Amino acid sequence: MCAMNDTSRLKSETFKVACSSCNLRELCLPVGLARPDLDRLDALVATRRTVSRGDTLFRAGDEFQSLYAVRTGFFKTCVSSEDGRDQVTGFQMAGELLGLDGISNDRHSCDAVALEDSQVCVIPYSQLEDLSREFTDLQHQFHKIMSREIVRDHGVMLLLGSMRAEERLAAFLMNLTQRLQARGFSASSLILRMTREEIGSYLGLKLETVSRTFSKFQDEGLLEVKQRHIRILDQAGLQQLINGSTGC
Amino acid sequence: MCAMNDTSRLKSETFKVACSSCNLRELCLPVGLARPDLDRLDALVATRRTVSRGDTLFRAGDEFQSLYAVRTGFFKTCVSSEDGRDQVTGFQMAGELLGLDGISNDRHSCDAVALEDSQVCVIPYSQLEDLSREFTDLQHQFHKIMSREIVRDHGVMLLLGSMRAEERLAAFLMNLTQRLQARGFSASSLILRMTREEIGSYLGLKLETVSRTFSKFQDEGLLEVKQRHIRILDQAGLQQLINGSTGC
DNA sequence: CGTGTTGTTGAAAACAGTCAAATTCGGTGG
DNA sequence: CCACCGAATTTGACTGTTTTCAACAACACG
Repeated sequence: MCAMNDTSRLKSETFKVACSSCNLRELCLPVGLARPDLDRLDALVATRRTVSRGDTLFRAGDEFQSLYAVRTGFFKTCVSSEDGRDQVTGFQMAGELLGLDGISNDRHSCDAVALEDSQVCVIPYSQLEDLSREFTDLQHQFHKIMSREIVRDHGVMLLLGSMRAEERLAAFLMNLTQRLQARGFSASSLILRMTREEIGSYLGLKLETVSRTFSKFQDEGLLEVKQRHIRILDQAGLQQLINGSTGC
Repeated sequence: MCAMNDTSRLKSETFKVACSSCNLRELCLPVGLARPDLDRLDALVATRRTVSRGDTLFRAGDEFQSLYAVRTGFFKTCVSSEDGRDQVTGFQMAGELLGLDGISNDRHSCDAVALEDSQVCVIPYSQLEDLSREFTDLQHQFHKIMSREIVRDHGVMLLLGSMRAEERLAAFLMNLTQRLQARGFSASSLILRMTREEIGSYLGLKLETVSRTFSKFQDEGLLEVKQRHIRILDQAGLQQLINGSTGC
């Protein structure tokens, strides 16, 4: 129902939210680009797309044509195996790129699902390739973003491969708050956009374990947990959980 | 001691093993490139480097300058956290690329260690960027390789997040044999280049669990295990382990 | 103001981890 | 050539964490 209303809003924003004047430009694809590059990028990123909560931006198997930069809202990406196992591979917020997995095959290999009503900038991939042959800085920036995704994934492997439930949840919360803080939100208070099950899938835990661990953190005075409203009471304590337990 | 001897061998091979005539070209960076692109790539990949078993090709924190294509031998990559946790993030064999993590920061974020005496082709990154602005196919191929790495990482997350010990080891073995087979080796018999501990780190398990699981597979007639010599007796059985257990 | 979804909690079971000891293997030096 | 050494592997017994199953509570939505 808001898709209709949004059409006009979208149109009016098309000018306003060009990359060059987007308040996400320091977090998104345009990082570090100079004026001429930026102007060309503005031309490239002409269309936007609204995705309602619960809808998919793309699905595994869909033909790959574009990358998407989250403008507003919140996404998860999940892979699944033939036998029905599935795994949340990441949560994406404003300024983060979706769809890099699709380049390998010309097909997406994961689902991207909006966890709240969201808006993305559509970046036609073949045009991005064209443009990045012309502008060295854009090329370099794009490569950095892909590489950063690889490094991020390695961090998740470290988490999944070597941390216990409490450490995983603590690391997850610290990561979320850091990213929210970089976007101007509070460092100590947040609203989770995902269910316990989705957190569990991401962290390689069952939802009950996630719930129990939240409760434990609350009992220990690290957090205040009211369903999806989280207040961080002892950031240092959480950090210590991540670092401390192995090394004594 | 063999570094000295290798110098002459290296020199004599410099001509012979140009990408255009390399028997790995169907697995490596040159996949799908036409003649002119290939000739330029030959010029780019001029130097090689020998890495003895146990030595590092690069370490986390090292300045990033080049990518490396494995020519012969076998590597592992590991990340480690400040507090001393570490995690093997992958094993690389002939034709596979090392160092993509370094692009994000101009520093490597993991260690690459040779698990046997190895040789890599050195691909100076800034030159690769230059060349891939000129040759669309090379640019595209490079992007595909990075994207493929992201997809691979998502697969590892699925493994770490949703599989039990037996399933992980079965998946690991199937993956190894597939890759070995693509390189002309037997599909049913292999020699592991890594220790139980390294397998365990990759799979998020302790070395004892890896060892026990090997023994269990042997008892069940799936494998013949003699230290690092593995013979696969029941490929279908392994495959079933990966697919079957959840879905009944 | 119900109804279905999401979240919490408890008890028991399954799984992997820990600690410890024994064994095998590859390589080195006598 | 053989004996020995250290590293890697195997195996056993036990412990601890996480999962499973189940019931219940809280919340969001229509």
